Amino acid sequence: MSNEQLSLGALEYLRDDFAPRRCASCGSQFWTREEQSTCGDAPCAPYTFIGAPVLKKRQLNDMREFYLSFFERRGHTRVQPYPIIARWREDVLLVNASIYDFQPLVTSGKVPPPANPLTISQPCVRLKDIDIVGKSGRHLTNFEMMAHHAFNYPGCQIYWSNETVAYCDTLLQKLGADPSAITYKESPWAGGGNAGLSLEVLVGGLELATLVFMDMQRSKTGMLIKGERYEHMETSIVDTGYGLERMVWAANGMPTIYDAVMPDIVNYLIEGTGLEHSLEDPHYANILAQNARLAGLVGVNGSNLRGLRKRVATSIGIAVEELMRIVEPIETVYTIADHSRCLVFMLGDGIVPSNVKAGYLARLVIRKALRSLQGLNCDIGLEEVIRKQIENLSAFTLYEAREETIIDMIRHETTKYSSTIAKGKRLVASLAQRYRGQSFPLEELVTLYDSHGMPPEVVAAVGNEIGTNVELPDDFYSLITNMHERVEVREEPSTESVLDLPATYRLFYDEPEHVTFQARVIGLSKGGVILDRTLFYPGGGGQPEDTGHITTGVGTKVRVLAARLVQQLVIHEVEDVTPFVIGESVRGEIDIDRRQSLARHHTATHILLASIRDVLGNHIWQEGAQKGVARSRLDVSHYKKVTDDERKEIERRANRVIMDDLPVEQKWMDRNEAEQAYGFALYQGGVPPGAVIRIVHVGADVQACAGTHMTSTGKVGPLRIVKTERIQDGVERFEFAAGIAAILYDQERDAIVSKSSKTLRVPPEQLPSTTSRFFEEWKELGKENEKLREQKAKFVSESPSIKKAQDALNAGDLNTLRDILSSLDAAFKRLTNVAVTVDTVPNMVAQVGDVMVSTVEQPKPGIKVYSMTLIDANMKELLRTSQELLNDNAVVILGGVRAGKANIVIMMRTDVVKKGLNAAMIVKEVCSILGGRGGGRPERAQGGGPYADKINEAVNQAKKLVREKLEAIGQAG
RNA sequence: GGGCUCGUAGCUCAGCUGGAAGAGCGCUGCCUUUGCAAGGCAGAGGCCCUGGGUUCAAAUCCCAGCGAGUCCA
Repeated sequence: MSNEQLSLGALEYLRDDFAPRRCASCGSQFWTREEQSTCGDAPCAPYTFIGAPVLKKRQLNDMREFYLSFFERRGHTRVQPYPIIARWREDVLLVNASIYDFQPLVTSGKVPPPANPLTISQPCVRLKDIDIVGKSGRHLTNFEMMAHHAFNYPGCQIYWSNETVAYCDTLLQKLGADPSAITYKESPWAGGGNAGLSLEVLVGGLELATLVFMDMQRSKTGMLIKGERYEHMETSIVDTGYGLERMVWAANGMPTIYDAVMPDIVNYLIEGTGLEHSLEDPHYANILAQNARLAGLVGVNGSNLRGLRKRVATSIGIAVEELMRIVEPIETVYTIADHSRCLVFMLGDGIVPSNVKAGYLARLVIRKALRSLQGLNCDIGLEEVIRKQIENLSAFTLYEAREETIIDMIRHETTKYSSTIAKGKRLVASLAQRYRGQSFPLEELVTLYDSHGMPPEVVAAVGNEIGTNVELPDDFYSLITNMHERVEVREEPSTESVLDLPATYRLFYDEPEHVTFQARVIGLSKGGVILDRTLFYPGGGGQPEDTGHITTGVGTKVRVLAARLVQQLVIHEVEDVTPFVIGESVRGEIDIDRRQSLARHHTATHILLASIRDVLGNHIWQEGAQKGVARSRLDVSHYKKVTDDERKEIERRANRVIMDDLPVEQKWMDRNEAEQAYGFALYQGGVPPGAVIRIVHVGADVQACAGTHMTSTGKVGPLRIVKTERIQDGVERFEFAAGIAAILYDQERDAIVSKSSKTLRVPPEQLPSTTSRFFEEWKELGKENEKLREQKAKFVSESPSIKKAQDALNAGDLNTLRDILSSLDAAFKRLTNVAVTVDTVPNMVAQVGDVMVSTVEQPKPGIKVYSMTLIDANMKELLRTSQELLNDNAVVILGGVRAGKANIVIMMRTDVVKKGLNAAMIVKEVCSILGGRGGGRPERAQGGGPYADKINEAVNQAKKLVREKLEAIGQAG
């Protein structure tokens, strides 16, 4: 690129007093009044202002006021700062610079700036360098960017580079800067799709401001700047950024920016930790001062930090460890001072800690702050530091008003974090047990961090306590980053060819209660009809589009399936486009029930949001909303789970607003006026483009909203919150129904209740007690059943009657068997409630109640094989019974029939298994008879299949296999 | 928006490549002791998150849902 071309404007001013020079160290071009060999920026030049302020002494509030009024006096309008959470942007989460306030709508020219030119002091959060905050002496996660902006459009030039540099020079001199110490360093700038030349403004080795002249936009061709191509654009924007904190620092000459900006907090923490005694030691003081001076040279990553430590240690003449021991506690103090201030801005502006998006960033900062505090070993809580910060940030009255919510969120997060760490420690402990004597695998370290939020440093500490050596690789975090790397799939925005037609006039705003309208067909597209005016709402703001029909001039009625807004045109998607003729007059009619229901839900959404804010607090922000005909939902930011009581209270309040039947006012307003009057709370549903926006008042709620509404709250009808759920940490979803939909919901509920109470034969009000009684009884019965089956197992295995019957059966003495069975224990018969039969005796089986008596054989001395089939026995019962029987027998084969399926269990004594028998093998084989499969261990196996009637066959087969196997062993032995 | 982890007794968690639900702490009762700390014995306490599926058989495998946690953008 050509810097010369870009810098022409700036040169005119600079040419008078200044001369262009080239840095002997980095080679960049810069301008100064007097000869200077380096560009004056880190790392080419050291700080010279520490201990020797280069600006007149001023504190934060003074400095801000001086700046803003300086520009006010020069024709700029003062604009209030924007919230730190960039809700008006899709592409970023936090405000990083003052220009973010005006991107993309103002910078692209779609919306006029709130004033032109303007001046602002915009709080910003940048977390990119968070790891070096506190250590570098100059990095902050949050700062105020003071700025003046001028937006130059074709035909409306405000000012450009000459004036900007002149302002800067004057301002700095008025602040007390030595003119010869001011350096302007040229540097190409690019960001957010735009680019231009920038001048970095340096005094005393410190960059105090950047003046950006943004006049290019990204393009396919054009000049290459920082790897992207840009071309000139019609608008050109003066984008300046003056670091308030840095200017205060330069004006005070303290060792670090933290000392300059937050002396009270730093002192408070130092006193709380007892560090002040060390600071009084001249040896300490010297080391700290040296460290601070050299710290200015540090870059922004960890490896530079280690290098710096070494360098500082060498130059002071002490060991690195010694340096760290002295420097680290104070650095931790700085870190806490910085993070706590950052949190006031984040939480105060409505960020709710969460596991996603900006909320996650807030949580990240909270956790880093908590960890730092812990490292300090003092009993100051984060809450107290935050309270102190709020007190200090008196210029921001909003935060004071929200103090209790901020503190509550901090408290909540503190509890959460300590339980995460506690849980993680237990995990580490059990892992350390597992890897005792071995090295702790890196893989586990990664999982602990990634899935359980355990910082590896904490893992190492816990591991070492237990006696497991945990090694941290130096590049742990970059390892994690690499793991998370993935291919971004970018969606190409679908471009619809837009017809060159005048904007559709939107009747639905003027006539929210009308159903039919007359219009003229002005255009046709594939499947779509375009009218000059329409009642069809094209969807938007979470409200679905209208449906209905259009009747053509000759009387053909065509169904409208949907309506869409493309640019300023409403396209009616119709079932058939052929009957339409351009120019003809048609009659449209919307489906009024659908529209009414949607509008009702839309108005209800506003009412509900206001009620939620009333009950839960001012931090509530709409995170999303979707209206429907039967149900709608509203997602809001909230850091706790909504309780039942809160939900009920919200519902009552909303219905009270409805019953008050307040008018719903809808009007178009100048965007900047509306913002002035109502603030950013307007943009709950997103930020609409355009200089004029639609403002909807529903009771106390005011929002920018493009949807259709009822004309008064009373028309919403009953509102029911159907359910609340937490869709993310920090985001609560309210599902609700309004009007007829609410009635239908109630009726559905009633139906569920009455059906249940009919089944249980109790009045609805007794349902809770009855169901819990039933549940208890059901549990009791389950336990009782279990106990009885256990007893039955014992009974079956020990019953003398069964034993006698078995003996008779084995002896083939059918008469005796019949006698035994017929005279069998009356008790047994009662228990089983089944007549005793001997009909199956020819098959060597007798059924006694639900026990089928089978045989006991002794194919080998000392090896008794018991087999039996039980009716209505589950697997557990079979296992239990055979376990009992195994006391007297070497092999037990039990069949069972239950629920139309057959089961088989085989158990063997270990000595039999040692002989080579395997229960699992036999089970596997015989289960094919049952049409199933089975398996298990050699001593105990089970299986089954669907052919219940083949159970005896399977048992007999098992018996046969056991016998054969035993015989085979006998021959071998 | 994406990735990962976890839902088992009141609590903290085991439960492997599917095959009879476990431990520690806590709770109840008894024993030991002058008492306490503690110990011994016995016991209660489980919709193994829910719903499907696979299987002879699911806490275990697969799918969906609900709930919790965590890392990244």
